[in-house]
Amino acid sequence: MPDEEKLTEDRIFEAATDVFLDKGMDGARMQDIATLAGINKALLHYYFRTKDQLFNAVFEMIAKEVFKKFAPVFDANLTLEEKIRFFFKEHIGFLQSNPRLPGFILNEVRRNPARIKKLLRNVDFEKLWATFYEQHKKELQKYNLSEAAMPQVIISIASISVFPFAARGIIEGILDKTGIDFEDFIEERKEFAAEFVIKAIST
Amino acid sequence: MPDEEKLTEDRIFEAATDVFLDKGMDGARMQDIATLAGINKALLHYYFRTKDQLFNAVFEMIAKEVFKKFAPVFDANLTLEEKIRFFFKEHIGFLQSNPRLPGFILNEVRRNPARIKKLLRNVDFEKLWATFYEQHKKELQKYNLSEAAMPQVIISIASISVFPFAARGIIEGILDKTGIDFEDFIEERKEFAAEFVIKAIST
DNA sequence: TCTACTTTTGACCGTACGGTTAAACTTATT
DNA sequence: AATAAGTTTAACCGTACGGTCAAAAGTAGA
Repeated sequence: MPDEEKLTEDRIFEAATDVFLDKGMDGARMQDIATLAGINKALLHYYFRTKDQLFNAVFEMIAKEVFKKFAPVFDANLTLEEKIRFFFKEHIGFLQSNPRLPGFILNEVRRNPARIKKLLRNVDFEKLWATFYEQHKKELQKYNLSEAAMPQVIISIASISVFPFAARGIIEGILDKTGIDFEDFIEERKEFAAEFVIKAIST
Repeated sequence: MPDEEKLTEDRIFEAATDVFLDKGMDGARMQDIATLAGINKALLHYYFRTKDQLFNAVFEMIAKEVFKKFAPVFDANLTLEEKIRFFFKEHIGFLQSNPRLPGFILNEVRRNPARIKKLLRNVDFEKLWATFYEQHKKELQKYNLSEAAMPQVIISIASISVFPFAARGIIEGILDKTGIDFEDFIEERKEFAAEFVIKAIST
């Protein structure tokens, strides 16, 4: 019966995603995943033989979803400034809906750096940066930004977007003491970050 | 014999720091710490009754060390630009020597957000930002930066400095594919980050 | 209804881990 | 040398956890 089979497996997958996002691979318990999926631990092992196997499936799905969100940076129909504004609005918005992703990914990559290599294998970053550079050559040259500076620029952009979520506990703690709500801070950041970066690169 | 007592406890503390930095609280094994310290597991429990107790001691020490490194931002004798350049050189330099700190801290705060509250309790951030704002009032006003924008600015600065280390696995993977060495990238970043931020705030 | 197959379960296994205990060893004091 | 105190060890305990197994329950075709 392919129908219920699909259902059970999906329920497991969703439960696993939830638990892994919260506790990480080390902290997650197979029993917790089974309970959350409303099934038995043995059945969990029936669908995904080992914890590693289950974790890998979940991690791969999540990582792909995350990296996909960087794609707009390499879309063509916007000026550099428009693109930066669009990116921060979209990307920070995505992280607002999935605030646990950065911490999860960062920690699991740290736990097993080999894992990320597999995911990056098929991506040609050199070409990606070249594409980005070509798209905005005129603007970038006007601002004295060489192709060699692209990694620093792109990683700075990623930092500004992702870090507040990765360091949420700390930042929330600090903002609290200044009477600022984290959600408000993040909402405000969409625009702040865009203007910050635009000014930074357009000297 | 207070001399050897001190020695053993110190050896334990160093071993624990090392193992916790690598594996985190969840992944660390008391046996590994004992072995690395060249002692017996029972002796480990003799000095630090529980794993939690040992971890807390290590975490507190590390967290203090990290936050201390943000102090120069609130020192007075430099112009805003000088301060930014000095900060990135010092802070990224510090992380070069302690590359495992960001990932460790971020993950442990995520695992137990309550922990950070205790550390932040005694810090008056509102005053800190006010101080910073007062020190550079003229420059900041000239650039149309209000006191309310300070959190966004400071957190952006922290992001740019810390994130590459927190996401080292991913970034290393990406840079590798472009033929860039992580160490070189970081060295270059000290200056890039400073100029980037200076341009960003001085419209 | 019988049979063959997949799905689900409860009970169980081995082990890794945090922690304890009681005894041995070391050191300092008298 | 005797005693008391702190230090170190080997052996052990309880349990939580990942994983297995054999049998039960459900399903579908002949």
